[in-house]
Amino acid sequence: MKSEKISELTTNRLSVYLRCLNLLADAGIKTISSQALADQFNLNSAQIRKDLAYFGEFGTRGVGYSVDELRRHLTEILGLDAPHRVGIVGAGNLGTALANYQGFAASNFTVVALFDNDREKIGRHVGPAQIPVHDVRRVARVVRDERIDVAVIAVPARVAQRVLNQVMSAGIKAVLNFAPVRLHARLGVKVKTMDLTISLESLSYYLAQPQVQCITNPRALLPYEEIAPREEQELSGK
Amino acid sequence: MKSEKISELTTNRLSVYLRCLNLLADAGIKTISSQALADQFNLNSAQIRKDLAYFGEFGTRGVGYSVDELRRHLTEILGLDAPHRVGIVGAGNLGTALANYQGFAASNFTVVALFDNDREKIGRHVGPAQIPVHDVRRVARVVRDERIDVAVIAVPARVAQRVLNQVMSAGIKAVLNFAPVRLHARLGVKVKTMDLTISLESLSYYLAQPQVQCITNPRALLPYEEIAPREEQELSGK
DNA sequence: CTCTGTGAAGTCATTCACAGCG
DNA sequence: CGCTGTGAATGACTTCACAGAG
Repeated sequence: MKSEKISELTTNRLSVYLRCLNLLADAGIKTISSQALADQFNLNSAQIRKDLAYFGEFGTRGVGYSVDELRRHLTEILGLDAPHRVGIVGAGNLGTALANYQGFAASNFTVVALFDNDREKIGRHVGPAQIPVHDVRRVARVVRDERIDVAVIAVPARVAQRVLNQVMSAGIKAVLNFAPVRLHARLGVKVKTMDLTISLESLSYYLAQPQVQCITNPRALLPYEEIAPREEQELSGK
Repeated sequence: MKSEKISELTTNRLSVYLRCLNLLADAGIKTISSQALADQFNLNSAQIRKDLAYFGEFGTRGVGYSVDELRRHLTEILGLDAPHRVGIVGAGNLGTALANYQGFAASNFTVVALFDNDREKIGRHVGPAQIPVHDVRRVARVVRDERIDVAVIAVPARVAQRVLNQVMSAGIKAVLNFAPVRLHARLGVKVKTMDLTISLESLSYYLAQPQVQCITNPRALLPYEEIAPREEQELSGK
C-alpha cells in the first residue's frame, strides 16, 4: 500500500469491481481470485491486483479475495457507506427522468430536490417520491437545509456555467454535469461531465470509417439469440 | 498526415474542437491559431495541432486555421455531414427524455423510433415529434424499414445484453448504452457506455478523500457571480 | 517573425513476470 | 502448489521544442 495519487481510471475500475463482486455475492460465491474475476468479467488480473494494492492488502496468497470482505472494503474506499444527498438543477425531461431513476439508491444516493426557474414547475412535486421543485434562486438555502452534497446539472449548455457557479457558491463540492460544455470549476470542486454529444459524435466517426469491414450479411456469423425478451422494462422501473 | 489508428481520445477531442469552432463562428471569428484556441478553451495547442495533423494539413503557417474551413473538415471527419437515424430501446423515463432531447439534431441525429415490451406503451406516440413506440420484438423489421443505424439502450442492466444482442442481430453497428453494465459486442459493432453509476461513485470517492482540503467558508475566495439566472430552461427546451 | 506540423522527450497507464507468502 | 503483491518492461498519450513554410 502506497499513498500516491490514485488515478481516476483506477477509481472507475473500483466501481466496476464492486459491481462484479455484488453479482458474485448474489450467486453465493464466497471467494474469488483475481484471475477468475478477470476471466469472468473480461478484465485484466494484474490490473485488478494493482488497483486493489493501492489501498491495502486485501487478498490471501494461494487463495484469493473474500468476496464479502472485498465488497466492504471497496464500499468504504468509494465512500458509499455514507449516504449522499443529491439536488438536480433543471426540471426538464432529463432532470425529472433522473429524479425518478432508481439506480441512485444502489450507490447510497438520494435525490432530495429539483431546481428550475420556470414558475409553472416551481412548487410542484415530481414522481412517486414527490421530490419538490424549488426556485433555482434558492439553491444556497435548500442546499443547506437539505444537506445536499452532490449537484446534478441538467440545464442547457448556455446556462450550465452559471448554474455551476451558483452551486459552487452554495458550497457543493461534487457535480455531475449533463450539459455539453467544458465547465470551469474552482479548486476543490469536482465536476464529472457526461457528454452525450461527444459520445454520439464518436459513434458517428466510427460509422464513417470505411476501414472497419462490416460483414454485409449480418446473420452470417451471429452467435446470439434473437428471441424476444420477456421482462424488459423501462430504466426507471428496475 | 498518417494513416495510423486514431485513438478515441483524439476523436473525442475533435468533437470538442468542433464545438469551440462553432462558438467562434457565431462570434464572427474567421481565423484562429492553435494557441488562441487553446487559451480560450483551455486546451493544449500542441495537442490540437497533433490531433488535426492526423487527418491533413488544414492550417496556414504564420496565420492559423480558417474557422469555417476547419469546421467543414471536422464535420466531415466525424461523419456529421451524413444524417443518422436513431432507435431508442426502452420507453421509460430515460428513453422518453432522450427521445425529446433537442441536442441530437445539432449533430445530425434524428430519433425515429422507440421500443418497449410494455403493451401499455406500444403503439403510442411520444413527445412533440410524435415518435412511435414499437414492440421490441419488431426491432429487426423497424430498423430495416426506418433505416436506423444507431441504437440507444435505455433499459435496466439486467436485460441490456439481451437487447444489445437483438440490435446487433438487426445489423446495427453503433450503440449508445445507458445501462450500468459492461456489454459484450461482436467485432465490428461499437458500443459506447454512459455509466451513471461509475460517475456517481467517482464523485463519492472524491468526497470521501480527506486530503483535498476544502476551504471551510465557501465564500472566502469565490470569484463568481451569485445572481439569479434569467433564462434557465430544461434540457429539452434548448 | 508567426504559427504549423512533427520528431523527440517526457509522463502516465497497462501488462508482464516472478519472488515469496500461505 | 496457487495466488498475491510488485518491480520492471512495455505501450499509450501528452507535451516540448524546433525546423521550416508563409
